[in-house]
Amino acid sequence: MPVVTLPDGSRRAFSSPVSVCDVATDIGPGLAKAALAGVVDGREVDTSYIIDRDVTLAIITDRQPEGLAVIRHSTAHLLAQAVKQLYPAAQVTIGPVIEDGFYYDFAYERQFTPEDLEKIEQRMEELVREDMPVSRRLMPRKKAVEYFRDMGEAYKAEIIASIPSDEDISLYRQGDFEDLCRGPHVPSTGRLKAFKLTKVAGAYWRGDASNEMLTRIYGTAWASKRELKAYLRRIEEAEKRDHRKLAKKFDLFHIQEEAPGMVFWHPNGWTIYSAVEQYMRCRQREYGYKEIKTPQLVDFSLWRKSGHADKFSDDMFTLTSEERQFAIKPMNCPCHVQVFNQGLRSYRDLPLRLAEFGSCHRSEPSGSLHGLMRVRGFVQDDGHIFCTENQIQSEVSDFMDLLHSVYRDFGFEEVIYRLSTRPEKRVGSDEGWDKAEKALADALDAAELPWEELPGEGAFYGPKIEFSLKDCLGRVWQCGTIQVDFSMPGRLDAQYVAEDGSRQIPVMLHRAALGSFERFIGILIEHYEGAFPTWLAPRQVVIMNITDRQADYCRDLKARLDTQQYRAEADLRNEKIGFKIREHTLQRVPYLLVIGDKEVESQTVTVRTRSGEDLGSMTCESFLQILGRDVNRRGRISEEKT
RNA sequence: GCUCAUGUAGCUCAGGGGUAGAGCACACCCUUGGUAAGGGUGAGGUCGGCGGUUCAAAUCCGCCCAUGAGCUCCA
Repeated sequence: MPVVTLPDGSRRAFSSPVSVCDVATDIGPGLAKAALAGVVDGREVDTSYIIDRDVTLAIITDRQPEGLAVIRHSTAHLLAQAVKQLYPAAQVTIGPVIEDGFYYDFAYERQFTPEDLEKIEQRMEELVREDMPVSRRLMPRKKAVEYFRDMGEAYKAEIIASIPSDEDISLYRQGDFEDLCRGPHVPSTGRLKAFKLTKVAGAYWRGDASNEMLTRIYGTAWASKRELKAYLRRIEEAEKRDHRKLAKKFDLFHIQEEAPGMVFWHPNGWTIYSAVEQYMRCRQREYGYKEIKTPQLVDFSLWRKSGHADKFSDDMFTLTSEERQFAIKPMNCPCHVQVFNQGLRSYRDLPLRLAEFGSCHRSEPSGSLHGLMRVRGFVQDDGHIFCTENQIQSEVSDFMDLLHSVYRDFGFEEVIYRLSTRPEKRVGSDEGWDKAEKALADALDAAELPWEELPGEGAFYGPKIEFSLKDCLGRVWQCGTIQVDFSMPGRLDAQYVAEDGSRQIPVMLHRAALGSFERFIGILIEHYEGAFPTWLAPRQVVIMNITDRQADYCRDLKARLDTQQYRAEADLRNEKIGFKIREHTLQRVPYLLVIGDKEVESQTVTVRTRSGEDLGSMTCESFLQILGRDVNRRGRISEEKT
């Protein structure tokens, strides 16, 4: 006599064992039709699952995220079935659910092509029309290994063999296709109505680059065609924002064959870069940093001493001159320690905050280069704080203040915090780690910030906090970081004289707010879709004449804006005003000044914004006031938080 | 680095074994026009690089480089 308790607390008693589907039918035929799976006592099960005891039950439909995951997982099986039918020699491996969809990896004599994808998708549609029931059965693990091995599915057999427990293995069958799977799955293939195969790619077996490469098919799946369409539109929107495309449109930078992974900044892009750099310089000075500059080329012995050569020598650009080996610096920290080491330091000098817009080069794998987001030559807004253990927490707190106000000035209000703690392989004493981890956690807690711990993800030399921000499309970008380092100061002989006259090794905090200028500007380009707030806009004002008669007045206006350090341009071309407005609006210039005879006569300007708003005519002074306020606001969304 | 795809004018792209095409941009001319494209004329390309096949290669084949999507990596 099972009694089923539903999420709303209501109970239903049944005289004999019932399936999840039966319970759904008992509640209502609509729910029965919508049911994709169930959660029985906290465990996800199929709708065919038989309830023979008292349980709690939640019915899963496509309204819940779990339901969507079931759909995606089942679509992955559908894909595998279609592939096996079309290419019987292909072996199945794994097919998990990922964000917005799923993938399935196959081992096949060749990689699949986009044309294959079309055929496979068609076959999937046919299989959906057949509306085959999906059924589950259990098999002892040993038997399952043999079963798949006999079918020629060596990879599946290997997966099962590597499952540690001796529990029975569940298999799911739909028509002629059967796959190892924990489930749950939709009751029948007809429930899969909105999917699309999106791309093919290679992927290593078990994610290990030393293994053979499989052929992977990615797909997306949704509860309805409408949601699928919305998703595809979202992807298109994101593509339109691609900073590499916008870089061409707005003439910001380029990258060319002769310097892969390195940026040629054009005047427009460099204007933005310089504005960001100048801003960071001011903010860091405000927070007690001393700016320094260190060499690009440093003898390889320093990298050996710092320990970087052991781990990263393949990724460093090196060169030989006069029989000495040098490396182009891949990071700034060892150089900052050299600056710290000049002269005898006292505890009174601590905390010592050194900052550098440090140009670094790393020989990143050719396949991983990606516009401004992953480059070989980049500049970090790097900084190193030399301090005592007792100063860690307050230094971290101060840095987070700086970081928050910086992010807000760039229009990012949402930050995600992750604390990575001690890995198995590490240096330093456990007491030191205890102290450092606690200092970081306390700093986060003191600021009442929500954070997630990533146990074991810290660097070998110390724990760290990573700061990620969310852009206007909700995409998450890791930018800032602050890391405690117990190792490098000692390795590189950093010392200070303590209060009691003893020599002590300082703790070193590595920190960056933006991460790299290149990547951060890439994020800004996509975040703003090229419509930079006025303080960053390469051209802030364009002054346009209607006829040649106003040319001199326009030139005077430009000169006036120039002397106030605004970025203004006069467009005196022999073009109609509509044409000029269109062009500069598309170029996202914040303010357009239209100058005709009227304006010259009244000594005014007529102002139009890039959003098409007409601010009307005003004196030059009034316009300068508007412009000044706009620039000073920077990219802040809400004024009260400044 | 690995897999697959791509590389044609400044940009976006079409074409394709027999002298290279469009739109926009550019130059010149006409037009001096009040809030998102006025008109005309013209110039512009070793079809990513190097080899091979062929009477003939931008086109077919091979290698290399770069880019794109993933994978791996990311101090």
